[in-house]
Amino acid sequence: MVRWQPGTRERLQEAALELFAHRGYEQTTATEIAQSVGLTERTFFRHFSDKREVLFQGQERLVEAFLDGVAAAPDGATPMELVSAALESAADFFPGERRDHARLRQSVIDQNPALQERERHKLSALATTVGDTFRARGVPEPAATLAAESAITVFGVSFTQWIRDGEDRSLADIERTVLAELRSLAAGEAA
Amino acid sequence: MVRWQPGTRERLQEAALELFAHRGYEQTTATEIAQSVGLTERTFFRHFSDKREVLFQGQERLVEAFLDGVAAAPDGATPMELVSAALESAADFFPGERRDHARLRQSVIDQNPALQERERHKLSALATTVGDTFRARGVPEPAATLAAESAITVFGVSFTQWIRDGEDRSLADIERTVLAELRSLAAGEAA
DNA sequence: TAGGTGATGACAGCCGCTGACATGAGGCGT
DNA sequence: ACGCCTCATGTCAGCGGCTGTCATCACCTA
Repeated sequence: MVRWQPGTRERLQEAALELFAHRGYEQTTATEIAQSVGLTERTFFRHFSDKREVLFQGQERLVEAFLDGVAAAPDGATPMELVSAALESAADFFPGERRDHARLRQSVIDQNPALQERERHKLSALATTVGDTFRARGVPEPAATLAAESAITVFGVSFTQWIRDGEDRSLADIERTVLAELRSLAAGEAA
Repeated sequence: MVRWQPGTRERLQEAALELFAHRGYEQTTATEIAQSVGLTERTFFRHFSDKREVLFQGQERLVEAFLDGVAAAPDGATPMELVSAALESAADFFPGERRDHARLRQSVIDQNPALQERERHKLSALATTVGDTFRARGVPEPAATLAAESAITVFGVSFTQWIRDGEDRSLADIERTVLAELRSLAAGEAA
């Protein structure tokens, strides 16, 4: 008999998503999530800094995908080329198999303002990090911040479209379309 | 003798800002804020849906400024012209006299992640609302959302610059500069 | 003068979250 | 084989955010 099972964090995350989806975020207590996998509330809060984090922890790899994309871009790339490279790399993070899981997760987030706040915060932190790498590559302000925020905006819009009912294009395809739209918008073209 | 003083909400907001700035957000309890103006915690939470809101309530007029700007734009304006009109109108909301107050308030927000989350959420809601009016004026998706998010991004970057130490340009001036930068970025110009 | 209105107070209680300390299985050195 | 150390977990007490419920009582209105 082992004293504790491995993968505690992941089991808690799975259980939490299921309970949130089934019963609602606010109607589910941290104690219930913990007990559903045989643990106590105290252990839950040792793994996650707060109740919302159980849905968000583990996105470091997405951040890395963005940064890797930027790092892979050739020297002398324009800011927009860096944005494009980051988006392409980020898209790899969401293959078709993840679409259903992403839909479920997003439906939970969309139903609770507190979770939406956290999501925005994470995206915002991502934009800040991407902006840092742009600056590290010599992009001056305010271009670096604008480019990074634009990258995240395009990502967000594209992701929302990617999980829409009936959508079957890849995230990368959608991103290219949305980015092109942003370009023509900024160029002042009429709607 | 009046039973209650008028302006309860405003007194609570002033007291809260002062306490937060002086002692820190987390170190200040809702009870303390309420008591500092002669009220109880219960009354505090009748005026504000949660502790953070005491710093954010009353921004409806900023939202209106954005929307009024859009409404004032001529028929047939391009999305970028709508963005420009919204930004110009929003800038009126922050005359030079408000700069110091904005600085104090922002310094409090910048020191607490929970407050940053709320701020992002408000900006995000603003982007959504602006996007709605763009759509109502016939801008299709995803251009409407992209334009609205870009407007908020430019506003955010400009506002941050506006309250920087030593900055003395008007918010409207800064916004024009930042918006121009975004245009040339999207046009693919090198940094 | 009676009754209605509406902001506030009082109180109990849930839940998120934390610090402090105890427990016990597995690994490791001797 | 023995004892020690590590470290994820459990237990417990407690604070603060937030809510529902009911009472209070100045002011207004008929």
